[in-house]
Amino acid sequence: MHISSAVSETKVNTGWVSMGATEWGDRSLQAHEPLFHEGDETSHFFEVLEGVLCAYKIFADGRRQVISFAFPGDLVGFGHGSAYRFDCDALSRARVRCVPKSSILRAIKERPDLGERLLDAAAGEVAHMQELSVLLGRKSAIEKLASFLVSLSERTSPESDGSAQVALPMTRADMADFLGLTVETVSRNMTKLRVMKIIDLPHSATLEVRDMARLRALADCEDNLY
Amino acid sequence: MHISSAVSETKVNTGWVSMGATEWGDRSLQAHEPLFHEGDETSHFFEVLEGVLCAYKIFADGRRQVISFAFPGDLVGFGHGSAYRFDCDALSRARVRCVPKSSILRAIKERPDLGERLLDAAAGEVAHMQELSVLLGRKSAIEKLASFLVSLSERTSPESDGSAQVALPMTRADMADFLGLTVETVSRNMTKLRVMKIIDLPHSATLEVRDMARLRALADCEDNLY
DNA sequence: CGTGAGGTTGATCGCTTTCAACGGAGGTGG
DNA sequence: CCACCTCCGTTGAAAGCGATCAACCTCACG
Repeated sequence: MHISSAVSETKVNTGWVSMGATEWGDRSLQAHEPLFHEGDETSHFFEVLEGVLCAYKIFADGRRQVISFAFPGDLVGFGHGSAYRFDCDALSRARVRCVPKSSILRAIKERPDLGERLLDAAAGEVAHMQELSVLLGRKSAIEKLASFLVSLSERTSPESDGSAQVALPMTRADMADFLGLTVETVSRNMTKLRVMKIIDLPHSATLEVRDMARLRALADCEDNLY
Repeated sequence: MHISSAVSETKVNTGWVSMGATEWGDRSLQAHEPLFHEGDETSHFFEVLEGVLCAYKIFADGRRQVISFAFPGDLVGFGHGSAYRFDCDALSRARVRCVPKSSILRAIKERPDLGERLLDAAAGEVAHMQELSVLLGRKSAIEKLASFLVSLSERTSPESDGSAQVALPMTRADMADFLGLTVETVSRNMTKLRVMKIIDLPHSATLEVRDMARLRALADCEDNLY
Protein backbone atom coordinates (compact mmCIF):
# COMPACT_ATOMS: atom_id res chain seq x y z
CA MET A 1 0.00 0.00 0.00
CA HIS A 2 1.12 3.48 -0.76
CA ILE A 3 2.51 5.58 2.01
CA SER A 4 0.42 8.70 2.07
CA SER A 5 -0.63 11.47 4.38
CA ALA A 6 -4.19 12.09 5.42
CA VAL A 7 -4.35 15.00 3.02
CA SER A 8 -5.86 14.29 -0.36
CA GLU A 9 -4.20 15.42 -3.51
CA THR A 10 -5.83 15.98 -6.85
CA LYS A 11 -4.63 16.29 -10.42
CA VAL A 12 -7.74 17.43 -12.17
CA ASN A 13 -6.21 17.87 -15.59
CA THR A 14 -5.52 14.22 -16.04
CA GLY A 15 -8.83 13.31 -14.50
CA TRP A 16 -7.76 11.56 -11.38
CA VAL A 17 -8.28 12.06 -7.72
CA SER A 18 -5.76 10.54 -5.42
CA MET A 19 -6.76 10.29 -1.81
CA GLY A 20 -4.43 9.08 0.81
CA ALA A 21 -6.13 7.23 3.61
CA THR A 22 -4.99 3.84 4.69
CA GLU A 23 -8.39 2.84 6.06
CA TRP A 24 -9.75 2.59 2.52
CA GLY A 25 -7.65 -0.41 1.62
CA ASP A 26 -6.19 -1.59 -1.65
CA ARG A 27 -6.99 -4.67 -3.68
CA SER A 28 -4.88 -6.79 -5.99
CA LEU A 29 -6.31 -8.37 -9.10
CA GLN A 30 -5.03 -11.17 -11.29
CA ALA A 31 -5.21 -10.81 -15.04
CA HIS A 32 -8.85 -11.23 -16.18
CA GLU A 33 -10.12 -11.14 -12.62
CA PRO A 34 -13.34 -9.16 -12.34
CA LEU A 35 -13.44 -6.07 -10.13
CA PHE A 36 -17.23 -5.88 -10.23
CA HIS A 37 -20.15 -7.11 -12.31
CA GLU A 38 -23.17 -5.41 -13.78
CA GLY A 39 -25.88 -5.42 -11.16
CA ASP A 40 -23.56 -5.47 -8.14
CA GLU A 41 -24.29 -2.88 -5.51
CA THR A 42 -22.07 0.19 -5.99
CA SER A 43 -20.19 0.24 -2.75
CA HIS A 44 -16.95 1.81 -3.91
CA PHE A 45 -15.08 4.05 -6.27
CA PHE A 46 -11.75 2.66 -7.44
CA GLU A 47 -8.51 4.40 -8.22
CA VAL A 48 -6.17 2.39 -10.41
CA LEU A 49 -2.70 2.17 -8.85
CA GLU A 50 -1.10 -0.39 -11.19
CA GLY A 51 -2.16 -2.31 -14.27
CA VAL A 52 -5.03 -1.62 -16.63
CA LEU A 53 -8.76 -2.11 -16.12
CA CYS A 54 -11.46 -2.50 -18.73
CA ALA A 55 -15.11 -1.50 -18.22
CA TYR A 56 -17.63 -2.93 -20.66
CA LYS A 57 -21.23 -3.76 -21.35
CA ILE A 58 -22.20 -7.21 -22.60
CA PHE A 59 -25.43 -7.86 -24.49
CA ALA A 60 -27.52 -10.99 -24.07
CA ASP A 61 -26.48 -12.12 -27.55
CA GLY A 62 -22.77 -11.67 -26.85
CA ARG A 63 -22.15 -8.27 -28.41
CA ARG A 64 -19.81 -6.22 -26.26
CA GLN A 65 -19.01 -2.52 -26.01
CA VAL A 66 -15.94 -1.49 -24.03
CA ILE A 67 -16.69 1.78 -22.26
CA SER A 68 -13.22 2.67 -21.07
CA PHE A 69 -9.73 1.46 -20.33
CA ALA A 70 -8.49 2.69 -16.96
CA PHE A 71 -4.77 3.28 -16.43
CA PRO A 72 -2.91 4.08 -13.22
CA GLY A 73 -4.25 7.37 -11.90
CA ASP A 74 -7.68 6.88 -13.44
CA LEU A 75 -10.81 6.74 -11.35
CA VAL A 76 -13.43 4.05 -12.01
CA GLY A 77 -17.00 4.15 -10.79
CA PHE A 78 -18.62 7.29 -12.18
CA GLY A 79 -21.90 7.04 -13.98
CA HIS A 80 -23.34 4.23 -11.90
CA GLY A 81 -26.32 4.65 -9.62
CA SER A 82 -26.94 2.27 -6.77
CA ALA A 83 -25.89 -0.71 -8.91
CA TYR A 84 -23.02 -0.99 -11.37
CA ARG A 85 -24.30 -0.76 -14.89
CA PHE A 86 -21.32 -2.50 -16.50
CA ASP A 87 -18.73 -5.17 -15.86
CA CYS A 88 -15.15 -4.26 -15.03
CA ASP A 89 -12.13 -6.58 -15.34
CA ALA A 90 -8.39 -6.32 -14.98
CA LEU A 91 -6.56 -6.77 -18.30
CA SER A 92 -3.35 -7.63 -16.50
CA ARG A 93 -2.25 -7.95 -12.90
CA ALA A 94 -3.53 -4.79 -11.26
CA ARG A 95 -3.84 -2.98 -7.98
CA VAL A 96 -6.66 -0.61 -7.11
CA ARG A 97 -7.43 1.61 -4.17
CA CYS A 98 -10.98 1.04 -2.97
CA VAL A 99 -12.81 4.13 -1.74
CA PRO A 100 -16.22 3.57 -0.13
CA LYS A 101 -18.85 5.87 -1.58
CA SER A 102 -20.02 6.79 1.89
CA SER A 103 -16.50 7.92 2.65
CA ILE A 104 -16.51 10.16 -0.41
CA LEU A 105 -19.80 11.73 0.54
CA ARG A 106 -18.59 12.36 4.07
CA ALA A 107 -15.38 13.88 2.79
CA ILE A 108 -17.28 16.23 0.49
CA LYS A 109 -19.39 17.50 3.34
CA GLU A 110 -16.32 18.16 5.44
CA ARG A 111 -14.13 19.58 2.71
CA PRO A 112 -16.01 21.58 0.05
CA ASP A 113 -12.90 21.97 -2.13
CA LEU A 114 -12.86 18.21 -2.53
CA GLY A 115 -16.33 18.39 -4.02
CA GLU A 116 -15.08 20.84 -6.60
CA ARG A 117 -12.21 18.56 -7.50
CA LEU A 118 -14.43 15.54 -7.83
CA LEU A 119 -16.69 17.62 -10.01
CA ASP A 120 -13.73 18.36 -12.24
CA ALA A 121 -12.87 14.68 -12.38
CA ALA A 122 -16.48 13.90 -13.31
CA ALA A 123 -16.35 16.59 -15.99
CA GLY A 124 -13.25 14.94 -17.40
CA GLU A 125 -15.10 11.64 -17.50
CA VAL A 126 -17.99 13.28 -19.34
CA ALA A 127 -15.53 14.77 -21.82
CA HIS A 128 -13.97 11.37 -22.46
CA MET A 129 -17.32 9.77 -23.10
CA GLN A 130 -18.35 12.60 -25.42
CA GLU A 131 -15.21 12.09 -27.46
CA LEU A 132 -15.89 8.37 -27.59
CA SER A 133 -19.40 9.07 -28.89
CA VAL A 134 -18.01 11.30 -31.64
CA LEU A 135 -15.54 8.58 -32.54
CA LEU A 136 -18.13 5.79 -32.59
CA GLY A 137 -20.76 7.79 -34.43
CA ARG A 138 -18.86 9.48 -37.20
CA LYS A 139 -15.34 8.19 -37.72
CA SER A 140 -14.18 5.55 -40.22
CA ALA A 141 -12.34 2.44 -39.05
CA ILE A 142 -8.89 3.85 -39.71
CA GLU A 143 -9.79 7.16 -38.08
CA LYS A 144 -11.09 5.31 -35.02
CA LEU A 145 -7.90 3.33 -34.76
CA ALA A 146 -5.73 6.41 -35.22
CA SER A 147 -7.70 8.26 -32.54
CA PHE A 148 -7.29 5.35 -30.17
CA LEU A 149 -3.56 5.06 -30.71
CA VAL A 150 -3.04 8.81 -30.29
CA SER A 151 -5.04 8.83 -27.08
CA LEU A 152 -3.16 5.79 -25.81
CA SER A 153 0.23 7.30 -26.55
CA GLU A 154 -0.78 10.59 -24.91
CA ARG A 155 -1.91 8.80 -21.78
CA THR A 156 1.00 6.44 -21.37
CA SER A 157 4.09 7.55 -23.29
CA PRO A 158 6.04 10.75 -23.77
CA GLU A 159 6.41 11.88 -27.35
CA SER A 160 9.75 12.89 -28.80
CA ASP A 161 10.06 14.51 -32.22
CA GLY A 162 7.06 12.85 -33.72
CA SER A 163 7.68 9.27 -32.60
CA ALA A 164 6.77 7.30 -29.49
CA GLN A 165 6.85 3.78 -28.03
CA VAL A 166 3.51 2.58 -26.73
CA ALA A 167 2.60 -0.65 -24.97
CA LEU A 168 -0.70 -2.23 -26.01
CA PRO A 169 -1.91 -3.98 -22.87
CA MET A 170 -5.20 -5.06 -24.44
CA THR A 171 -5.97 -7.63 -27.15
CA ARG A 172 -7.24 -6.77 -30.62
CA ALA A 173 -10.65 -7.95 -29.46
CA ASP A 174 -10.63 -5.41 -26.63
CA MET A 175 -9.65 -2.68 -29.04
CA ALA A 176 -12.33 -3.76 -31.50
CA ASP A 177 -15.03 -3.75 -28.84
CA PHE A 178 -13.92 -0.29 -27.72
CA LEU A 179 -13.96 1.13 -31.25
CA GLY A 180 -17.17 -0.54 -32.40
CA LEU A 181 -15.34 -2.73 -34.92
CA THR A 182 -14.35 -6.38 -35.37
CA VAL A 183 -10.92 -7.87 -34.67
CA GLU A 184 -10.39 -8.38 -38.40
CA THR A 185 -11.05 -4.73 -39.17
CA VAL A 186 -8.70 -3.63 -36.39
CA SER A 187 -6.01 -5.96 -37.67
CA ARG A 188 -6.44 -4.87 -41.28
CA ASN A 189 -6.19 -1.20 -40.38
CA MET A 190 -3.17 -1.78 -38.16
CA THR A 191 -1.52 -3.28 -41.20
CA LYS A 192 -2.69 -0.33 -43.30
CA LEU A 193 -1.09 2.14 -40.87
CA ARG A 194 2.09 0.08 -40.94
CA VAL A 195 2.18 0.04 -44.74
CA MET A 196 1.67 3.81 -44.68
CA LYS A 197 4.80 4.02 -42.48
CA ILE A 198 2.80 5.81 -39.80
CA ILE A 199 3.33 3.11 -37.18
CA ASP A 200 5.42 0.02 -36.63
CA LEU A 201 4.60 -3.15 -34.70
CA PRO A 202 7.78 -4.84 -33.46
CA HIS A 203 5.53 -7.22 -31.50
CA SER A 204 1.76 -7.38 -31.67
CA ALA A 205 1.62 -5.81 -28.21
CA THR A 206 4.18 -3.08 -28.85
CA LEU A 207 3.40 -0.06 -30.95
CA GLU A 208 5.88 2.39 -32.33
CA VAL A 209 4.46 5.61 -33.65
CA ARG A 210 6.69 6.76 -36.50
CA ASP A 211 4.74 9.77 -37.76
CA MET A 212 2.69 11.28 -34.98
CA ALA A 213 1.62 14.26 -37.10
CA ARG A 214 0.13 12.02 -39.74
CA LEU A 215 -1.51 9.83 -37.09
CA ARG A 216 -3.07 12.90 -35.48
CA ALA A 217 -4.27 14.14 -38.85
CA LEU A 218 -6.06 10.85 -39.38
CA ALA A 219 -7.46 10.90 -35.85
CA ASP A 220 -8.79 14.43 -36.44
CA CYS A 221 -10.28 13.42 -39.79
CA GLU A 222 -8.06 15.79 -41.73
CA ASP A 223 -6.56 13.16 -43.98
CA ASN A 224 -8.45 11.15 -46.55
CA LEU A 225 -5.44 9.38 -47.99
CA TYR A 226 -5.38 5.61 -48.04
CA MET B 1 -38.59 34.30 -15.36
CA HIS B 2 -39.58 31.66 -12.87
CA ILE B 3 -40.50 32.81 -9.43
CA SER B 4 -38.21 31.01 -7.09
CA SER B 5 -36.76 31.30 -3.64
CA ALA B 6 -33.07 31.65 -2.94
CA VAL B 7 -32.95 28.04 -1.87
CA SER B 8 -31.82 25.56 -4.47
CA GLU B 9 -33.74 22.44 -5.20
CA THR B 10 -32.45 19.30 -6.81
CA LYS B 11 -33.96 16.29 -8.51
CA VAL B 12 -30.98 14.06 -8.89
CA ASN B 13 -32.79 11.13 -10.39
CA THR B 14 -33.74 12.98 -13.51
CA GLY B 15 -30.35 14.59 -13.70
CA TRP B 16 -31.22 18.21 -13.19
CA VAL B 17 -30.33 20.84 -10.72
CA SER B 18 -32.66 23.75 -10.44
CA MET B 19 -31.30 26.75 -8.64
CA GLY B 20 -33.43 29.73 -7.91
CA ALA B 21 -31.53 33.01 -7.94
CA THR B 22 -32.71 35.92 -9.97
CA GLU B 23 -29.24 37.41 -10.30
CA TRP B 24 -28.24 34.59 -12.65
CA GLY B 25 -30.59 35.72 -15.37
CA ASP B 26 -32.44 33.84 -18.07
CA ARG B 27 -32.03 33.99 -21.80
CA SER B 28 -34.48 33.49 -24.64
CA LEU B 29 -33.44 31.81 -27.87
CA GLN B 30 -35.09 31.78 -31.27
CA ALA B 31 -35.27 28.52 -33.19
CA HIS B 32 -31.83 27.65 -34.55
CA GLU B 33 -30.18 30.40 -32.55
CA PRO B 34 -26.84 29.28 -31.11
CA LEU B 35 -26.34 29.25 -27.34
CA PHE B 36 -22.59 28.86 -27.63
CA HIS B 37 -19.96 27.77 -30.11
CA GLU B 38 -17.02 25.42 -29.93
CA GLY B 39 -14.06 27.43 -28.69
CA ASP B 40 -16.07 30.00 -26.73
CA GLU B 41 -14.92 30.58 -23.18
CA THR B 42 -17.01 28.48 -20.77
CA SER B 43 -18.54 31.18 -18.66
CA HIS B 44 -21.80 29.47 -17.73
CA PHE B 45 -23.78 26.34 -17.10
CA PHE B 46 -27.28 26.39 -18.55
CA GLU B 47 -30.49 24.91 -17.28
CA VAL B 48 -33.14 24.44 -19.94
CA LEU B 49 -36.44 26.00 -18.85
CA GLU B 50 -38.40 25.70 -22.11
CA GLY B 51 -37.78 24.28 -25.56
CA VAL B 52 -35.12 21.84 -26.66
CA LEU B 53 -31.39 22.35 -27.15
CA CYS B 54 -29.00 20.32 -29.24
CA ALA B 55 -25.27 19.97 -28.53
CA TYR B 56 -23.10 18.71 -31.35
CA LYS B 57 -19.63 18.46 -32.79
CA ILE B 58 -18.98 19.43 -36.41
CA PHE B 59 -15.99 18.12 -38.35
CA ALA B 60 -14.03 20.19 -40.84
CA ASP B 61 -15.47 18.10 -43.67
CA GLY B 62 -19.07 18.58 -42.55
CA ARG B 63 -19.66 15.36 -40.64
CA ARG B 64 -21.68 16.01 -37.49
CA GLN B 65 -22.26 14.09 -34.28
CA VAL B 66 -25.05 15.21 -31.98
CA ILE B 67 -23.94 14.69 -28.37
CA SER B 68 -27.22 15.31 -26.63
CA PHE B 69 -30.67 16.78 -26.80
CA ALA B 70 -31.48 18.85 -23.73
CA PHE B 71 -35.09 19.11 -22.56
CA PRO B 72 -36.58 21.34 -19.86
CA GLY B 73 -34.94 20.41 -16.58
CA ASP B 74 -31.70 19.27 -18.22
CA LEU B 75 -28.39 20.89 -17.43
CA VAL B 76 -25.99 21.79 -20.25
CA GLY B 77 -22.32 22.55 -19.84
CA PHE B 78 -20.70 19.49 -18.29
CA GLY B 79 -17.63 18.03 -19.86
CA HIS B 80 -16.12 21.27 -21.06
CA GLY B 81 -12.90 22.71 -19.71
CA SER B 82 -12.13 26.39 -20.04
CA ALA B 83 -13.56 26.45 -23.57
CA TYR B 84 -16.70 24.79 -24.94
CA ARG B 85 -15.75 21.75 -26.94
CA PHE B 86 -18.99 21.62 -28.96
CA ASP B 87 -21.62 23.85 -30.48
CA CYS B 88 -25.04 24.16 -28.90
CA ASP B 89 -28.21 25.42 -30.64
CA ALA B 90 -31.88 25.76 -29.84
CA LEU B 91 -34.04 23.45 -31.95
CA SER B 92 -37.09 25.55 -31.27
CA ARG B 93 -37.85 28.69 -29.31
CA ALA B 94 -36.24 28.10 -25.96
CA ARG B 95 -35.51 29.67 -22.62
CA VAL B 96 -32.48 28.84 -20.49
CA ARG B 97 -31.30 29.87 -17.07
CA CYS B 98 -27.68 30.98 -17.21
CA VAL B 99 -25.58 30.09 -14.20
CA PRO B 100 -22.05 31.54 -14.06
CA LYS B 101 -19.46 28.89 -13.31
CA SER B 102 -17.91 31.12 -10.67
CA SER B 103 -21.25 31.24 -8.97
CA ILE B 104 -21.44 27.45 -8.93
CA LEU B 105 -18.00 27.12 -7.46
CA ARG B 106 -18.80 29.67 -4.77
CA ALA B 107 -22.04 27.91 -3.96
CA ILE B 108 -20.26 24.59 -3.59
CA LYS B 109 -17.81 26.04 -1.11
CA GLU B 110 -20.62 27.51 0.95
CA ARG B 111 -22.98 24.56 0.73
CA PRO B 112 -21.30 21.15 0.60
CA ASP B 113 -24.57 19.33 -0.01
CA LEU B 114 -24.85 21.21 -3.28
CA GLY B 115 -21.55 19.73 -4.39
CA GLU B 116 -22.92 16.28 -3.78
CA ARG B 117 -26.00 17.06 -5.83
CA LEU B 118 -23.98 18.43 -8.70
CA LEU B 119 -21.84 15.34 -8.52
CA ASP B 120 -24.98 13.25 -8.89
CA ALA B 121 -26.02 15.33 -11.86
CA ALA B 122 -22.59 14.84 -13.40
CA ALA B 123 -22.84 11.10 -12.76
CA GLY B 124 -26.18 11.10 -14.58
CA GLU B 125 -24.51 12.85 -17.50
CA VAL B 126 -21.74 10.25 -17.53
CA ALA B 127 -24.36 7.49 -17.52
CA HIS B 128 -26.16 9.06 -20.48
CA MET B 129 -22.98 9.31 -22.48
CA GLN B 130 -22.05 5.71 -21.64
CA GLU B 131 -25.40 4.54 -22.92
CA LEU B 132 -24.93 6.57 -26.08
CA SER B 133 -21.55 4.93 -26.62
CA VAL B 134 -23.08 1.48 -26.28
CA LEU B 135 -25.78 2.46 -28.76
CA LEU B 136 -23.36 3.93 -31.30
CA GLY B 137 -20.84 1.14 -31.01
CA ARG B 138 -22.92 -1.99 -31.07
CA LYS B 139 -26.53 -1.48 -32.09
CA SER B 140 -28.07 -1.87 -35.53
CA ALA B 141 -29.93 0.99 -37.19
CA ILE B 142 -33.37 -0.19 -36.06
CA GLU B 143 -32.12 -0.87 -32.54
CA LYS B 144 -30.62 2.61 -32.38
CA LEU B 145 -33.86 4.16 -33.50
CA ALA B 146 -35.91 2.09 -31.07
CA SER B 147 -33.57 3.06 -28.21
CA PHE B 148 -33.89 6.70 -29.13
CA LEU B 149 -37.67 6.63 -29.31
CA VAL B 150 -37.95 4.79 -26.00
CA SER B 151 -35.64 7.26 -24.31
CA LEU B 152 -37.52 10.18 -25.82
CA SER B 153 -40.88 8.87 -24.68
CA GLU B 154 -39.54 8.20 -21.20
CA ARG B 155 -38.20 11.72 -20.91
CA THR B 156 -41.18 13.59 -22.28
CA SER B 157 -44.37 11.55 -22.17
CA PRO B 158 -46.20 9.40 -19.68
CA GLU B 159 -46.88 5.86 -20.83
CA SER B 160 -50.27 4.25 -20.50
CA ASP B 161 -50.84 0.55 -21.14
CA GLY B 162 -48.09 0.17 -23.68
CA SER B 163 -48.80 3.19 -25.85
CA ALA B 164 -47.71 6.83 -25.71
CA GLN B 165 -47.82 10.06 -27.70
CA VAL B 166 -44.43 11.66 -28.24
CA ALA B 167 -43.51 14.94 -29.94
CA LEU B 168 -40.42 14.86 -32.13
CA PRO B 169 -38.99 18.36 -31.85
CA MET B 170 -35.94 17.55 -33.98
CA THR B 171 -35.59 16.84 -37.69
CA ARG B 172 -34.64 13.48 -39.19
CA ALA B 173 -31.19 14.95 -39.81
CA ASP B 174 -30.79 15.73 -36.09
CA MET B 175 -31.86 12.21 -35.20
CA ALA B 176 -29.51 10.74 -37.79
CA ASP B 177 -26.56 12.74 -36.49
CA PHE B 178 -27.37 11.65 -32.96
CA LEU B 179 -27.62 7.96 -33.88
CA GLY B 180 -24.63 7.85 -36.21
CA LEU B 181 -26.83 7.23 -39.25
CA THR B 182 -28.08 9.08 -42.35
CA VAL B 183 -31.50 10.70 -42.80
CA GLU B 184 -32.42 8.01 -45.32
CA THR B 185 -31.65 5.21 -42.90
CA VAL B 186 -33.63 6.92 -40.14
CA SER B 187 -36.56 7.39 -42.47
CA ARG B 188 -36.45 3.80 -43.74
CA ASN B 189 -36.40 2.38 -40.24
CA MET B 190 -39.19 4.67 -39.10
CA THR B 191 -41.23 3.19 -41.91
CA LYS B 192 -40.13 -0.30 -40.90
CA LEU B 193 -41.33 0.29 -37.32
CA ARG B 194 -44.61 1.61 -38.69
CA VAL B 195 -45.09 -1.41 -40.92
CA MET B 196 -44.37 -3.61 -37.91
CA LYS B 197 -47.24 -1.79 -36.12
CA ILE B 198 -44.88 -0.81 -33.32
CA ILE B 199 -45.30 2.91 -33.92
CA ASP B 200 -47.48 5.28 -35.87
CA LEU B 201 -46.64 8.66 -37.39
CA PRO B 202 -49.77 10.81 -37.71
CA HIS B 203 -47.45 13.68 -38.69
CA SER B 204 -43.74 13.44 -39.32
CA ALA B 205 -43.15 15.31 -36.05
CA THR B 206 -45.62 13.31 -33.99
CA LEU B 207 -44.89 9.80 -32.84
CA GLU B 208 -47.38 7.37 -31.43
CA VAL B 209 -45.92 4.34 -29.74
CA ARG B 210 -48.37 1.48 -30.24
CA ASP B 211 -46.40 -1.40 -28.77
CA MET B 212 -43.97 -0.15 -26.15
CA ALA B 213 -42.97 -3.67 -25.09
CA ARG B 214 -41.88 -4.56 -28.59
CA LEU B 215 -40.11 -1.22 -28.98
CA ARG B 216 -38.24 -1.80 -25.72
CA ALA B 217 -37.32 -5.31 -26.80
CA LEU B 218 -35.77 -3.89 -29.95
CA ALA B 219 -34.01 -1.16 -27.98
CA ASP B 220 -32.59 -3.79 -25.64
CA CYS B 221 -31.48 -5.97 -28.56
CA GLU B 222 -33.76 -8.81 -27.54
CA ASP B 223 -35.60 -9.01 -30.83
CA ASN B 224 -34.06 -9.97 -34.16
CA LEU B 225 -37.30 -9.87 -36.13
CA TYR B 226 -37.56 -7.63 -39.14
C1' DC C 1 -49.96 29.07 -56.51
C1' DG C 2 -44.92 29.03 -56.55
C1' DT C 3 -41.09 27.90 -53.75
C1' DG C 4 -38.03 25.59 -50.69
C1' DA C 5 -37.03 22.78 -46.82
C1' DG C 6 -37.92 18.41 -44.91
C1' DG C 7 -39.28 13.61 -45.57
C1' DT C 8 -39.80 9.21 -48.13
C1' DT C 9 -38.56 5.72 -51.33
C1' DG C 10 -35.73 3.31 -54.94
C1' DA C 11 -31.26 1.72 -57.05
C1' DT C 12 -26.64 1.10 -56.52
C1' DC C 13 -22.15 1.34 -54.19
C1' DG C 14 -18.74 0.32 -50.84
C1' DC C 15 -16.91 -0.19 -46.20
C1' DT C 16 -17.14 -3.22 -42.63
C1' DT C 17 -18.61 -7.74 -41.34
C1' DT C 18 -18.78 -12.52 -41.75
C1' DC C 19 -16.86 -16.85 -42.81
C1' DA C 20 -12.76 -19.33 -43.39
C1' DA C 21 -7.94 -20.66 -43.34
C1' DC C 22 -3.36 -20.14 -41.73
C1' DG C 23 0.69 -18.87 -38.75
C1' DG C 24 3.04 -17.85 -34.54
C1' DA C 25 3.67 -17.63 -29.48
C1' DG C 26 3.19 -19.67 -25.11
C1' DG C 27 2.02 -23.57 -22.11
C1' DT C 28 1.61 -28.41 -20.99
C1' DG C 29 2.68 -33.08 -20.76
C1' DG C 30 4.81 -37.13 -22.69
C1' DC D 1 13.30 -31.72 -25.77
C1' DC D 2 9.66 -31.87 -28.62
C1' DA D 3 4.82 -32.82 -29.99
C1' DC D 4 0.55 -30.93 -29.21
C1' DC D 5 -2.86 -27.63 -28.14
C1' DT D 6 -5.02 -23.33 -27.56
C1' DC D 7 -5.31 -18.45 -27.95
C1' DC D 8 -4.26 -14.57 -30.56
C1' DG D 9 -3.33 -12.17 -34.74
C1' DT D 10 -3.31 -11.86 -39.75
C1' DT D 11 -5.02 -12.38 -44.35
C1' DG D 12 -8.33 -13.69 -48.14
C1' DA D 13 -13.01 -14.09 -50.23
C1' DA D 14 -17.71 -13.21 -50.10
C1' DA D 15 -21.86 -11.17 -48.11
C1' DG D 16 -24.59 -7.57 -46.03
C1' DC D 17 -25.95 -3.33 -43.89
C1' DG D 18 -25.99 1.25 -44.20
C1' DA D 19 -24.30 5.08 -47.29
C1' DT D 20 -24.69 7.46 -51.46
C1' DC D 21 -27.01 9.21 -55.41
C1' DA D 22 -31.30 10.43 -57.26
C1' DA D 23 -36.20 11.20 -57.81
C1' DC D 24 -40.46 12.36 -55.94
C1' DC D 25 -43.71 13.87 -52.40
C1' DT D 26 -45.68 16.83 -48.68
C1' DC D 27 -46.44 20.78 -46.35
C1' DA D 28 -45.72 25.38 -44.62
C1' DC D 29 -45.27 29.89 -46.10
C1' DG D 30 -44.53 33.73 -49.16
